Amino acid sequence: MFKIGDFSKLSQVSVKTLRYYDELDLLKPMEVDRFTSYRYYSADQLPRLNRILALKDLGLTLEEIGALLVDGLPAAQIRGILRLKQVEASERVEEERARLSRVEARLKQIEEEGKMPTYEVVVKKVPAMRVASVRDTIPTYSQQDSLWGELESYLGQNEIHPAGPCFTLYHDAEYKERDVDAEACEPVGLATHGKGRVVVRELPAVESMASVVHKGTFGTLDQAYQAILSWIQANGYRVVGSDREVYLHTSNGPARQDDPSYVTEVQIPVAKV
Amino acid sequence: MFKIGDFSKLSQVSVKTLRYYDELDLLKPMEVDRFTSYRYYSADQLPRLNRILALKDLGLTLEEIGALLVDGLPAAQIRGILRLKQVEASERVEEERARLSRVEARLKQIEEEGKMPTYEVVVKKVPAMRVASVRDTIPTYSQQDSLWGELESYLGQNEIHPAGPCFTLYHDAEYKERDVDAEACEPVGLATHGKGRVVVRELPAVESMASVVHKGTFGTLDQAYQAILSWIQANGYRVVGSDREVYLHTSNGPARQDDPSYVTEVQIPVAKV
DNA sequence: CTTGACTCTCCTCTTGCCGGAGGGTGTATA
DNA sequence: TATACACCCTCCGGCAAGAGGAGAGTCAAG
Repeated sequence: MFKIGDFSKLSQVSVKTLRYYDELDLLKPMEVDRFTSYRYYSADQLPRLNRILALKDLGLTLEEIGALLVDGLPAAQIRGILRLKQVEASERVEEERARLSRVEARLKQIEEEGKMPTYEVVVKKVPAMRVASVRDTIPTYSQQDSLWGELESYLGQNEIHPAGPCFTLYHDAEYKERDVDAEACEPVGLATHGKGRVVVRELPAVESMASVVHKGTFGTLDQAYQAILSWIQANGYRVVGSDREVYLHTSNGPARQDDPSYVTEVQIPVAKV
Repeated sequence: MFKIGDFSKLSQVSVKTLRYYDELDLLKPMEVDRFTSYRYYSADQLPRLNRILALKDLGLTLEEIGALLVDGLPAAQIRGILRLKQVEASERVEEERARLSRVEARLKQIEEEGKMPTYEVVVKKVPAMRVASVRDTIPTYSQQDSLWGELESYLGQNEIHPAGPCFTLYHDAEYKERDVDAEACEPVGLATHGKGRVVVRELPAVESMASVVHKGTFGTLDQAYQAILSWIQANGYRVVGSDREVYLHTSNGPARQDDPSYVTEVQIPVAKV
C-alpha cells in the first residue's frame, strides 16, 4: 500500500491528477482511511492507471475512458470508439498541417513586404439568401448605374425593404475590362415576383467564401482583388464561382460616387486545391 | 452603423464572440449607447475583426492577438511571434501524427487479438536516483539471491532504509539465458560509501522509459517482456539502455518466491526511431 | 515532543467562448 | 395605440483536465 505521494512517484502522475481521477471514479484508491481520508493505493492498481494514461494518449477524453474501462466491454465497441478517434486524429493532423502552412505563408509575406499585409483574407460561410436582381452585360464594370436604377425603382414601387447589404455578382469567369456580365442584387425577405428585367431568385449558400474588406474609393478596389487572389493561390485554394462586391458603406443602394470612407467587401467562392 | 446582430451576420462571427472581444478590448464597438448599452459597429471595423480571425487561425491566443494589434508594432516583433507559432504548429503536427499512429497501432493490435491488450505500455520519465547495488554475472536470471543477500546485509548493518522500490538492472545488450550481467539495486537517500562488492552510485535520469506492469508470478514475466518489446517496435522506438525489473509487491527486498499477487514493473529506456 | 514532510478538503484560475435567466428596446402590425 | 416579436443588455454557470494555493490535520523520525 502506497500513500498518494509514493504512488504518484511510482506512476509519474501528479497527486492532483490522482485525486481528480478518484473524484471521477476513474481510479479509486484501494483503501481510504475512514478517519483521516488518506488515500492508499496498491501496486496492482498501476495497470489500470497505465491504461488510463495510454488511452488518454490516444486522444480519448476522461469520460470516454471511464466508459471503456468497465470490464467485459465487447471488443467491437472498443474498436468503434478507436476508429472514431482515428478519424478525429487524422482530421486534427490535417488541420494542424493547414495551420502550419498558413503561418508559413504569412511569414513569407511579411518577409517580402516588410510589414503586416494591408488586407486580411478570411474564409467563411455565406448563407443562402433570396435576392431581387437585374443582370446584364455592361460596357465597363463601373457603369452599373442603369442596373441599380431599375432595381431600386422596382423595390420602391413594391415597397420592399432590403434585407441586407446589396452587392454586385460578376459572372465572368475571367477578368474583363469591357462587356462585363454583372448582376445587381438586393437581398429581400419575402418571396415576391420580379417584374420586367427584375427577377427574384434564391442564391444558394456558399460553404467557403474567401472575403476581404476594402476601405476607400472604388478606384483602389483592384488592390483588394489582387490581395485576395494572391492569397487564394498562396493558400492552396482555387476559385469556384462568381465573385461578389458587397457594398457595406451604408444601408441601401450601391455606391455611385468616389468616397474614401466607402467600405466594400470582395467575396470569392473557393475550394481547397 | 450596425447593431451587433447585423454585424454578426456580416462577419459570420457570433454575437457572443463579439461581446467577448469587446470585453477583452480586442474590438470595441464604434459606439455604445449610453442609456441602453446597445453596441453599434461600423463597417470599417470589419478589417480589424478579420485580422483577429486570421491571426486566431494561425494559432495565436486572443491575448497575443491583442498585443499584435496595437498600431505601429515593428515588423520584427511580429515576425518573432509568428516564428514562435511556426515552431509550435510544427510541433503540434508532429504530435498529432504520433497520436494518429498510436491509435492505428492499437487498432491493429485489437483486430489481431480480438480484445484489448493485456499489457499497457506507457512512456514516462524516471528521475535520477542514488542506489546501493551489487553487480555480478549470475548463472540464470532467477538466481539473484546472492546479490540481494549481500545488499541487504549491507543495508542492515549500516541501518539504511530504502528510499523506494528495489529493482534489478540487466546490463546485457541482448537476451541471455545464462551468465546474465545483473545488478541488484536499492535506492538510498543519503550519500554513503559502499563496502565490499556493494557500491553506492548515482543513476542518471531516463527521459523516455517504456514501462509495463506485470501482476503474477515471475514465471509469466516473459509475457510482459514480449508485450513491451513488441510495443516498442510497433510504435517506432528503439531500446537505448539497460532494462530494469522493479519489484513493487512489497516494501523491501526482492521477490524470491512465486506469489501470484506479486507486482513487477519492467522498464526499458527507449528513444524515437 | 517537536519538526518537517505529507495529506486532506475547498476554492479559484486557466481558454474561448456557449447557453440561459431575467429584464429592457425597437419596430411593425392589428 | 396596444401588442407581439425580435433584438439587445448584463450576469451567472459551464466545458476539459487539471494547477496552484489556503488552512488545517497527520505521520514518522530524531
